[in-house]
Amino acid sequence: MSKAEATKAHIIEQAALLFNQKGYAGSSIADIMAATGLKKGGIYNHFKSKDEIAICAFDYAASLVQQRVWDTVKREKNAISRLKALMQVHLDYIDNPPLTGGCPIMNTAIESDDAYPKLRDRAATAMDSWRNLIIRIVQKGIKKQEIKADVDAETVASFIISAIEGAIMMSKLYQDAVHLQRVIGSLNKYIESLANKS
Amino acid sequence: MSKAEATKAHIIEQAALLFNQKGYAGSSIADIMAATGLKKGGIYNHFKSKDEIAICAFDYAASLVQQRVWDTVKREKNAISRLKALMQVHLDYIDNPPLTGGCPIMNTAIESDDAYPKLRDRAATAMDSWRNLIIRIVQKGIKKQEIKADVDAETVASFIISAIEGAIMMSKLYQDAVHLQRVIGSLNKYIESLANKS
DNA sequence: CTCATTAAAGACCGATAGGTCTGTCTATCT
DNA sequence: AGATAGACAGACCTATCGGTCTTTAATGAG
Repeated sequence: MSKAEATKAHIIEQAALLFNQKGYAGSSIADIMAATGLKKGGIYNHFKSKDEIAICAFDYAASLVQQRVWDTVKREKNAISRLKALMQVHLDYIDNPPLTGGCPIMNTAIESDDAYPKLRDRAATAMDSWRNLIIRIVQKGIKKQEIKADVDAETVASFIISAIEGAIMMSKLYQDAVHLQRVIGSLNKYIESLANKS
Repeated sequence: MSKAEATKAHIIEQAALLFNQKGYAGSSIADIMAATGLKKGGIYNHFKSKDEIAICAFDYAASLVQQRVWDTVKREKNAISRLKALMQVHLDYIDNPPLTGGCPIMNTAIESDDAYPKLRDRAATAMDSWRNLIIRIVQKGIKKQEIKADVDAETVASFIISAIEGAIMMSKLYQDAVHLQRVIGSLNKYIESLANKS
């Protein structure tokens, strides 16, 4: 990696952290300068606008989260185990988050949905890949008769993601992991209820 | 209501809408001027800072939501019916939201949690009153033997709120009500599973 | 209707926003 | 090692930020 590539990566990492904590509108170029130790010229040498930084930073943040989810899930082979592993990943976020400031997909979705269409599209794409991961796990589980045949994969995906994201929001709001723990507990029971008992 | 009171209320209503769609950091005093038709002097005659406007606007937005929830829930007497009525209220949000831009409690929680402690405290208080509503419904339901004795009211509250808030986020992100509908459907089954079958 | 009160306008302020550009120094390639 | 492409600093730009203050217009009590 050349010096330039390293610098650009450094800017993206710091900007991702900043945006994830203070939001896109709430973070200024001056903030990014302070976080990276670079001056304006150094930053604008790699990006042509704040928007471009935001998009790169979001893509990086989303990839961090996805990578960790993927790595954990693929270790399990059974559909139920995979879904439960997905729960465990999110419990681990409390002590060892891939990025401080909560889930970047949710944070970006909330901030962008009415005001920044480009960012919203990125967030929707990231959300799609998460949804598709769950949908594929469930569909495969149905085929292999690990999961009941009448289970709707799309519904499972919407439900699990909604509950986890909402729980992260609550635990961050109260600065208390108990909400996330309760929700993960409830979701584990829900996941068990999907299993084929034959 | 005097002219001054009416003007202040008007500012709060418009600011609440603005903040709920573009966020606190994303909305400027100039935006509020445009939305209200007032000039700077007219606005700062009623508030001493943007922060004060934000807090008043949030309290107003939260009261709008709470009022509607309360009005619907109190019509039902049985605990299970009350929880299901709570689901119905949120389905109605799609066609007839009390405030455009999603749930103000979640929006404010996400934006404020790492950066604006005053707003975060307000959001936490509003969340408390929502949580307590559900907790009281469940506890009363247990006493009246409508709900199983081993159900944990706190867990039910965290789970229902998380799922609904997450679902609102997803439906806004995709601009598709189906995610909220699926989650409400799943939550209705969950609520039924809490019922005492005796 | 009068007059004190106060609501609102709008000019004004320093600070900061995002962004540009030129100069210089440094990393990289031959 | 030397030449050159480009990484970075930092001065500079205009627009806008949140906020103040003086002036003017409207309000509402007596």
